[in-house]
Amino acid sequence: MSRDRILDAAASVFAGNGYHRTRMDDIALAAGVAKGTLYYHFPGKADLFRALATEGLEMLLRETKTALDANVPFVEQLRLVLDRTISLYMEYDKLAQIFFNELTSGLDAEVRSDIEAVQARFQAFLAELLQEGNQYGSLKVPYPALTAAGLIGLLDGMCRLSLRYPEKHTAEQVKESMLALLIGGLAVERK
Amino acid sequence: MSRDRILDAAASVFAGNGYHRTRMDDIALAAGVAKGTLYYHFPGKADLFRALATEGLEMLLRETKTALDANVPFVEQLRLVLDRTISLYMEYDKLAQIFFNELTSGLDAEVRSDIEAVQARFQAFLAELLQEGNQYGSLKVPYPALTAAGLIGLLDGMCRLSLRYPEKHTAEQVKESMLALLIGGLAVERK
DNA sequence: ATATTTGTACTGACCAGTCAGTTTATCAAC
DNA sequence: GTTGATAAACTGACTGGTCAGTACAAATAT
Repeated sequence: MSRDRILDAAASVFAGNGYHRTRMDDIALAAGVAKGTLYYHFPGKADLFRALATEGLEMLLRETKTALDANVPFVEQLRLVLDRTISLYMEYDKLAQIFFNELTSGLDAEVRSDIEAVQARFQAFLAELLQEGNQYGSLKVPYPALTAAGLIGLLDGMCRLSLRYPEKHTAEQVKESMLALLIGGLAVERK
Repeated sequence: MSRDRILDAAASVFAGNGYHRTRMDDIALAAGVAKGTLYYHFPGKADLFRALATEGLEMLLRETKTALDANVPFVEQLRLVLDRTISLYMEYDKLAQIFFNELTSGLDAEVRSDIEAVQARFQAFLAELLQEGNQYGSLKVPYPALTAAGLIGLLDGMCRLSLRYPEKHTAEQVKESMLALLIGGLAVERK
C-alpha cells in the first residue's frame, strides 16, 4: 500500500526539514508517488502530519507502557520507563524532536489539538505513575501532573543536547544524569 | 523611535500567532507604521525576528544574572536563579514559549544559529553555576552541561502546563515542584 | 539638506490543493 | 480464460491565493 510509503517518506522529510519547510511535492518525490496520490490518501498536509504524529506518539506510549514491570519497586519502574523513552527518543531522533517541539507552533488549531491530546495522554501516564508512587510511599511528588510535564521537558532538553553533540554526551549519560536527578536531586546533602 | 514600536508590536504579534502565521502587514498594522518602515529598519522578516529573539534572550540572561547573590549558599543561588527565570517566563509567557520552542523549527539556518548562540549562553551560564556548585561541594552533578539543558526543558515543560491551565497550577507551585525535585529528587528515601 | 516615514499599489515566487484523465485491480458473466 | 464493466488507485499539469519584499513620490520631522 502506498499509504504506508507516504507515511514513511513524510516521516523522514518532516523530520529533516520541519513542518513548514516541507513541501507536499517533497513528500511525493520521496515516496515515489505522484502528488495527487497524497491527496487521495490524506485530506491535506496538516492531516498527513497529524496521522504521522498521532501514530508515532501512540507507538511511544505503547512501547513505554510495555516497559513497565509491576513486580518491581516504583523507583525501578520509573527507571524502566525513562530508560525506554530515552532509547526511543534517540532512535527516532529527528521525529521525536518534531513530536516534542514542532507541535507547539504554526499548526492550525484543530490539527494541533488532536496531537496535543495524545501528548497529554503520555503526560497523564507519567503523572499516574508518579501518583501511584506517592500512594505506595515510594515517592513524594507534590504535583504529579506538573512534575510529569517537567519530566518530559527535562528528557527532551537532555536528549536534544546529546543528539546535537553526540561526541560529548551519550544516551547512557543522559539516563544516568536524569536518574540521578530524579532519585536524589542535585544537592549533596539532605537538609 | 519607531524601531522600538516595531519591536514591541512584533513581540506581541509573533507571540500571539507564531512566526509563520505572522504577516509583515500585521506587524506594521500593530505598530501603527507603514510597511515600508519595517524594511527601512530591518532587512526582512527573519532579521526582525532575530533581533527580537536575541534582544529578549539577552534580557533574560541579564535579568537572571542579577538575581545572583554571591553571599549565599549555592543551593540558595540556584533557587534565586530559577525563581527569577520562572517569574520572567510567566510574565512574558507567549514570548517565552517562542524563545524556547519555536526556535527549533522552520527558521532559515542562518537566523536560527544566531538565536541558538544566545540560548547556548544561557545554558552555559546554568552549567557554570552547577559546575561551581560541584567545586564548592554543595552539588553533585555528573554532567553539568547536560543537566543545564535538562533544567531548561524542565522549566519550560512545567511553565507551559501552568500557563495552559492557570487555575490548576500556579507559578508558586512550579517553583516549589522544581526546587523540591532539584534539591531532593522525587524519592522519599535516600538509598 | 538629510533622515525618516507614509501610503498605496505592484511584483513575483512559492506551494497547497484541484481535477480531468489514465492505469490497475476486482469480479462477475458468458 | 476471455470479455467487459465498475470501482479503486494513481498521475501530473495547472490554478489560485497568499505574502515577502519592492517602488516611489510625497510628506514630515531633525
